[in-house]
Amino acid sequence: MITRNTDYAMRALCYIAEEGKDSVTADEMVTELRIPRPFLRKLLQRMSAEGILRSFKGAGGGFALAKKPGAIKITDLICVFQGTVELNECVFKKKLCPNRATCKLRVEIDSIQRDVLARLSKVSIASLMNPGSRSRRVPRRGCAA
Amino acid sequence: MITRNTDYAMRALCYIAEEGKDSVTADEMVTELRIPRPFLRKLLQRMSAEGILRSFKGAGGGFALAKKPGAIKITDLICVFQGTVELNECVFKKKLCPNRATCKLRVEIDSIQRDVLARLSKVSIASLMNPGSRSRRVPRRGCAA
DNA sequence: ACAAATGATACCAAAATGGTATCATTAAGC
DNA sequence: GCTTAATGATACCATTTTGGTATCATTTGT
Repeated sequence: MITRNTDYAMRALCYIAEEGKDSVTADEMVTELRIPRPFLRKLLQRMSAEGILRSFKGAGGGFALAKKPGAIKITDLICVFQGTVELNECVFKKKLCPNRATCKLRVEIDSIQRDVLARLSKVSIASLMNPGSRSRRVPRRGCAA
Repeated sequence: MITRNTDYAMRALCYIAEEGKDSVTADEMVTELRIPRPFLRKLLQRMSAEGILRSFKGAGGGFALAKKPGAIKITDLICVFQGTVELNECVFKKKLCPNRATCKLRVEIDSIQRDVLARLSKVSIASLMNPGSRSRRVPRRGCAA
């Protein structure tokens, strides 16, 4: 449902948002978030191409959010990294009902899926940011929950 | 989310329930439901092993539901074919939050997942059976929805 | 010019999924 | 008891998805 692509991407975006700097380099996030470097870079590049991030090349460059934290929703990332968030396709696997026999199941699943989508589309970077942003360091390890 | 395993299994179970016979052979379901024979047989065997179906070996044998249609829920099949339906594992992919940094995301996803599970656990064979069971033929093709 | 950064691309490995093949075992019916 | 119709058990395979790596080109600040 939520792949590592999406998970990593969310964390990177949250980090950028919390840091509050003009831009954050990939390397900084690699060390802070402990995500494999080439992998994270691929994700960042993809998000730049998709208009979620803005990138600055060259020395002193890095990445910044292209929108406000409240305007970047997890469904956007699911869409980018796991295909379009369409009714029958992306969130619930494709070809649910291969030869269209059990339609009642389809109706049920579609309904559930709509609810899931509605709820996911309310989860934004803003809603996931930890309080005390701006110049705050992300704790190296551990998690209350 | 719903794999073909689970989808096929549901349709086979519905067929058995609707047919209302003492037992139904795998071959009958293969031709009626158009599921690859060895694949369906594997699914049926698995469900027998899991106590969802009862099987009768030898000539005149076949499969019958081991429980009432209302007692076989789609979550049972998801559990069998896609792993346990646990809070963080099965339905939403494993290792959601690999190094436990973005806990808020976890909390959100867990909550959504609980809802999904609650709704899925209400979907049973009984709730998917088409009316006019007993001796009724499943239409070869087409689907209203 | 050089170094620090991203852009683009191509490749690879592991796991999940969907599917096949084979042989053993059991039971009914002549 | 033999044959035949059925399931049980296993092992294998192909494709797709996912997660990850590597390399080189390009841009930009000092």
